[in-house]
Amino acid sequence: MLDPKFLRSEIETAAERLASRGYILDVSKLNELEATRKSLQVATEELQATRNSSSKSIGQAKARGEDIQPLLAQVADLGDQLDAKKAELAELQQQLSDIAAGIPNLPADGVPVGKDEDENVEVLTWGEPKQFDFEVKDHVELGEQADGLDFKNAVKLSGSRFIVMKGQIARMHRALAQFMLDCHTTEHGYQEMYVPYLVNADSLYGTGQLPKFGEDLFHTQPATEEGLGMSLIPTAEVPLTNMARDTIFDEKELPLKMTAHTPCFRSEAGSYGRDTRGLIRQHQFDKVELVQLVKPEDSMAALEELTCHAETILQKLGLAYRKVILCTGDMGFGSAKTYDLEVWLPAQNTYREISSCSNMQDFQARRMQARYRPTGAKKPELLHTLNGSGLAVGRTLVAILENYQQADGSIEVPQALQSYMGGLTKIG
RNA sequence: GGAGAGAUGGCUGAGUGGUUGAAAGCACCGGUCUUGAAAACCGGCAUAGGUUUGUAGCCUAUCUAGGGUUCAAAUCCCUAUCUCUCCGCCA
Repeated sequence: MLDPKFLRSEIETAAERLASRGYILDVSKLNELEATRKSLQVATEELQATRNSSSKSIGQAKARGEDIQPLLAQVADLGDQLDAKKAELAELQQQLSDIAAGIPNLPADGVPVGKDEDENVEVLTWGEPKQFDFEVKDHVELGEQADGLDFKNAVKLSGSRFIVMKGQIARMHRALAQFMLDCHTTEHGYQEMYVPYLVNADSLYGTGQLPKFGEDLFHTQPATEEGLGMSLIPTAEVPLTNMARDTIFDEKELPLKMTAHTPCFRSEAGSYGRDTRGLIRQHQFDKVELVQLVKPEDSMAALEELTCHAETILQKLGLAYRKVILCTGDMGFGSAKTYDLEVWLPAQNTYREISSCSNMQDFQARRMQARYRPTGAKKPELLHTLNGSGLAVGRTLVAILENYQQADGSIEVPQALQSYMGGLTKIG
């Protein structure tokens, strides 16, 4: 959510910057609603003030033993007037907050302006795309040959976009998550967290999945008629970031760096037909997530740092990748600036996203009321939130299968992973 | 799943439907005193919104949350959530 005061006082600036990411702000409608709101709110509060003082004098009169009937008659219709105004105001405010909740974050200065992913800008590449002197197989073929990826049983159990892993492939999948967690906790200073995989609607609102993107999630059946029920997390960003909801931190507690390995659940609504083959796009996948809560002045540096932490994993695994900065049109709803890391996939002969690292600035913090008290300051201030994948485990497995494949279809185990797999150097 | 108890400001904890945004204590901040500290004493000490040039003033809202009764609700009624105790079940 944007700062409502900023939105009111500098609506033209806001509209301009939002337009750069393809969001059209209806300025005249908003101005009109805002003007109505202002007069309505003032009128309502005046009525309330009248009622309060009347009630007070009735109380005083009664205490003195006077006849209060005439006073009661005076305020007879005040209640109805007030109710009407209140209802009108509530409806208008609901309208305004619905609009506010649906406005994406402002792009940070320096983010390239563009329409879609084609206009993202490459920042750097690391490593050389691997050359093979035989015809490469994709991870589906490799996984099935090693008897480690079982798509047939996954379909039987759940349907498409699920996977059953077996044997050494399942073990490598587990090893990857362990390796990533260990690296982030012992080398990068993150605290390991274990979090719920089912969260409530408030949490989803806090990080921005609701109200706009509910259809991307899996929702459990409501336990009660009116209850929204709980939803499966689409990313550990939701539980990790929401730890700060309705909290005021001491300045010295920041930065707070958290990491968690969780499954992630996404309905992938709207991506029918995309990446239907293989592990790239699943309804359920594992991810090691990085989240930082920082002071506002530190958040841009923190984004660079957090992205490097994700890159470290790729480097340790010897996987070639490139780093791109997303253009305004390709950024996520709540992000002010995002780097994507894309790993080289030989079978697709291209780079594919394996991590996305974003600085949300105060966008989520405002929704969550996540604040800190600067030492000496009276008022608490909104903190900044950042998150990034470090990394998506399933896609990392894909990258390893494809990049470390041998001519006979076996898979070399990357050096960094061997100690996590009992010294195993080769699969299949 | 069954039975009961509870939820008040940073914490503890009063509160008979009517100057209660809320006693008191603790904590915290400032001052007096002191060589300094402690003690004592004095004063201050919630959040959000609106209005406004204003971190001034004024107004509004907030005693878990949402409804209701009333001229007036922390206080009465209903619902939800959470916490605690006991029983049952369970990894």
